[in-house]
Amino acid sequence: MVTMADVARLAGVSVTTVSHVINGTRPASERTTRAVRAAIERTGYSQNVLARALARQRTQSLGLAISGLSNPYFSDVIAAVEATATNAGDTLLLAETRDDPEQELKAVRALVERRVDGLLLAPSPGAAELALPYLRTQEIPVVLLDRFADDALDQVGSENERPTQELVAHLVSCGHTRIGMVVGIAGLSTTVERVRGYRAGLRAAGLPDDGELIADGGSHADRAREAVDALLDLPDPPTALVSGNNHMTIGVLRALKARGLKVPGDIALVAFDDFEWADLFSPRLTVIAQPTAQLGERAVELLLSRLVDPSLPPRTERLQARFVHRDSCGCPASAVVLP
Amino acid sequence: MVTMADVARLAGVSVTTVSHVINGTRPASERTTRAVRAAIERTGYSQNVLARALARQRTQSLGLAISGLSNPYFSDVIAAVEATATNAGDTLLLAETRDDPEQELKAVRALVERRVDGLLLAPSPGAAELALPYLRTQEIPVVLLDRFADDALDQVGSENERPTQELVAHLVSCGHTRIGMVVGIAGLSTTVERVRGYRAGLRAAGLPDDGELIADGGSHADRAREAVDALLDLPDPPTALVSGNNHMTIGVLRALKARGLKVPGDIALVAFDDFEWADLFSPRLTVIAQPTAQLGERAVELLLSRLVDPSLPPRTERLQARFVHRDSCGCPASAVVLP
DNA sequence: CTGTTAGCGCTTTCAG
DNA sequence: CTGAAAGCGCTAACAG
Repeated sequence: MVTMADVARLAGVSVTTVSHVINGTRPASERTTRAVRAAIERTGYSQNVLARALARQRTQSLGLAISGLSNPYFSDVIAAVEATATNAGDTLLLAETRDDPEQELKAVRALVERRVDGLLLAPSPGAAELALPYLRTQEIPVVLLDRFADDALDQVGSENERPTQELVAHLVSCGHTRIGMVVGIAGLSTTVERVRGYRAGLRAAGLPDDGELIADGGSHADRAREAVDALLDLPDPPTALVSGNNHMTIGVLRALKARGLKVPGDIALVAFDDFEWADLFSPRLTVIAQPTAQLGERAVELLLSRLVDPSLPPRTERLQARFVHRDSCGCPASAVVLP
Repeated sequence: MVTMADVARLAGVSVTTVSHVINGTRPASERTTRAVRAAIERTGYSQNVLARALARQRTQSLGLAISGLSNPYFSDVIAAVEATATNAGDTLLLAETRDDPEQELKAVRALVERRVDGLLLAPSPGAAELALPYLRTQEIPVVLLDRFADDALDQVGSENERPTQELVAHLVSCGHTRIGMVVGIAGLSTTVERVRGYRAGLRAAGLPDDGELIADGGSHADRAREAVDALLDLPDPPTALVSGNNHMTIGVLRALKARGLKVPGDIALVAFDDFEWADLFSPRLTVIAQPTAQLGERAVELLLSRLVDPSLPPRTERLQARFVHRDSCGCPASAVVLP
């Protein structure tokens, strides 16, 4: 590998000068500048950002610890985070948490060890036990993403309770009284809030809210499938289902398909999370669409602002989710489209 | 930030010893080991891998430059790459190319500057002009992924020509004689090979192979949509369509929907790339499914083996793709399922 | 406008 | 079984 010293030698200047012309940190004569650039060109010199970071005490990089390279919802968030970070001149380092506390700790640790200037984290259910305590021992700016887990930190997520309640209200307005819900990983704030919205929806409609029709889908397609099976095996099964997120929606559909149940003909379905292609295939899903891009963007903004001023008070932000009315709820075509 | 020196002081040993017990690079007495561990615990010490990498001349990290945090096909590949790398004790650094030569150069450069030990690249159409020449000036092991672009490098991708021909043959066997194709980014090896397969399919069926029914979808949903519009506006439009990849399939469907055309009733459709949910919604797409996980895994394996032995001759590997027969081709239920 | 020099935090001979 | 010391490649006073 060619180093700055090589370039300096070839350009007939000091490494200091080379460093300064590369970084534009101090004026240099036209002549030297040209000589340095030429030397860089000729040698194919490529700056070692590790050495640079070591000397500078900052890496110009941000870390994102999240579950779900496989989750289209998070893919959108990640893309937005990446774009916003790049735009601010920072590199994004990605680490997979698999929504598992141990793995999450590893991911977060890897990022800290790489000395990212700041960290974005979509906390797993067990974050309060491992990752978060660890982060408290490291003086590094952190913002929580998607899920809320610590009021002492900056957090961004979308509205969960009200939209879920809206979903239920919609099913009720279509005449349903037995409404089941497949819920995500226990302990996640998103799960908790969506369940709360579901129950509020039932109560608002004067329906029993005894949790009988709640099944744990663990935020996972396969588990959601089993959850639906359990629900449908009930003596008095639900006639409508609310799916807690996109992964589980797939599982729910698999379960229904296996039983030969048509949506919405035999059973109604509404879900949290939209799909890019939701309009194109049938059943066309009625969903709550989260502001994914906005979420990623906002999270980075919060982080960057804290990097500038670490003394800022912790901020918690909620972003609006959107009700998208399609066919899977089984409403007559003329059904109300909620705001 | 607490450093090794802090830990050493607190443990009453030298930094050398601390380094060795952390890395297990040389035996230490039970007593010292314990003291060091305790000191680490108490200080919340977190190793600075940048400094470590600088001293060691290797980062224990692999870089992946690819387009498409938004592409589910690549998401799978990325997940597999990540898993395989992690498994081998390496961290994965991700960079987005957007399939744009300039951006790709930046991505690759960023990775090299971070001194990744090896690099995986899904080359953009213009890679031969920018990224690849740049990489040749840097002595770093590279393996190409998904697309082929340089025989002098290791490359892994899936079979494209034969499967596409198979897709066409299938449509022919369903009785179609006007078969159009929406093709991906010009210049990509995958595009070239799939077009070749399409043409071979036509010729094998004794159909005209004048390229009249080929439309450029640029590997992008919106452009694919326009491409389909152009095709359908032809005096003698196709009765069946082949979509060159998953993004474009979405665009194709949008175009058909806008015209009120049903698949497969009004027009048949087959595509390259499977979708996780393809079985659950209608139309159920007949597709070629690529071995995504295998592809990512194999690419990392090639890279790791080259890291161990840089003198290995360049290898090019093709992975088998799978024909998945569903409904969108419009065959009678009893249709042949190709092997 | 440019160069000397002392680190940044870690690894690794070499010596004990 | 342990430590001193010389770098790894870069930045940033400080001095000129």
